[in-house]
Amino acid sequence: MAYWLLKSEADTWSWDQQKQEGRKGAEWGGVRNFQARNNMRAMNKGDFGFFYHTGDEKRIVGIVKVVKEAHPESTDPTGQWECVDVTAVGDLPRPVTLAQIKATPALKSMVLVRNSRLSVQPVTESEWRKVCAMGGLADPP
DNA sequence: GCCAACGTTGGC
DNA sequence: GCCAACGTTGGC
Repeated sequence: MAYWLLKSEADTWSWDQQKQEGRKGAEWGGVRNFQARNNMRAMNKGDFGFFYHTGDEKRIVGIVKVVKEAHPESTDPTGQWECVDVTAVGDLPRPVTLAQIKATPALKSMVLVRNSRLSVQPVTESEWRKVCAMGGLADPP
């Protein structure tokens, strides 16, 4: 079991849109970066991830689960890029902001802090538990 | 709106 | 294969 963090601009693909896709989920498309693609290739079905809104919000708002492993992106005419399918698991009761994360010593080495530009990131198990606790999730996946 | 950090491109 | 120039991302 591995943990991840997926970033999106709310204008482009929001948490509400993700939730509307229901159990079947949707492609996590539009990734045009090799490191991010490699991270998606490393994902296994059943892995969990944080859903992070960039831009004005800059906070983790929900939990997603990988329902389909890396495959060519259906909307990419070149066929060069891949995506995974993810489904919304649930809201974080209390969204965790980037400012909170930066202010938390235990989260200092999160990729989100160290390399804010990477759009698909690995999250360690201890980071996962810490953020879930801060977000008010009593029983994290 | 600015700019730092990072990735990609293309000339050599 | 190096590196300067350029484009993009995302926080401030």
